[in-house]
Amino acid sequence: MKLTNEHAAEIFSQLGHAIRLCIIRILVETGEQGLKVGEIQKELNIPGSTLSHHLLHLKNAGLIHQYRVSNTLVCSVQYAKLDEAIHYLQSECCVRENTKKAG
Amino acid sequence: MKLTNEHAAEIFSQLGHAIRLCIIRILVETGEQGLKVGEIQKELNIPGSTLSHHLLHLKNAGLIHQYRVSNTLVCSVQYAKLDEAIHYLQSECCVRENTKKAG
DNA sequence: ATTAAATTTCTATATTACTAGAATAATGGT
DNA sequence: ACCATTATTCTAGTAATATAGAAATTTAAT
Repeated sequence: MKLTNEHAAEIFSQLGHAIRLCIIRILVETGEQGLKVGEIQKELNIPGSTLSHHLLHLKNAGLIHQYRVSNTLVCSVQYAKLDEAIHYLQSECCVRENTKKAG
Repeated sequence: MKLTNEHAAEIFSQLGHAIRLCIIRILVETGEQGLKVGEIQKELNIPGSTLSHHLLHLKNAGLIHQYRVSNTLVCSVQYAKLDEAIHYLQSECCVRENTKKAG
């Protein structure tokens, strides 16, 4: 459950790209029902192959989930992984901030 | 105060590297008084030029601050920027998570 | 079987990032 | 002035990532 340094770096590096961050935001707005790849593409207006590449990255990092509905592929955000990223920053990187507030 | 998409991506991309994430963690452990570049180098055991390069990245992203004490350069983490990153993830990327909990 | 739609994979190119040795700059002591 | 220490900048080689057109794959409909 707790992220290793390497794993956290991998997640942040995937979030560290404007297009991928956009994808995450769009999927968060959409919610749990998810969004088809084609609809993400319409919003972003980028070539399919480029989008596909970024989606693969996000999937490999565990940040999104994909399932097929006949012809189309539906993507949804994996909140658990985002939470892990948030908790990593809060616990590993902001210890001093907490003690500062406490003391 | 609120991060743009591009700015957030830039911060995450800087956090998205194992060495830089280590530097941040070391500086967080150290606290506000900061740590000399040479001491960071001892902990990481990497060439100075490599470290210097990563520190420059972190500084440009606003994640660390540096000040000179005679011969040495002291680095400290910029908690405000880390907070911005956390808040970005919480507010921009976990809206649905919040409403899920609420409803 | 043919066609259409959705998406990926292949392929190539371009761009950016990482690494680290060598040279340089800045500071302080003798 | 000279030397030692600290850290950066220069330089270059290597590796990783991004982009996107073209071809291929998957699924369904006729």
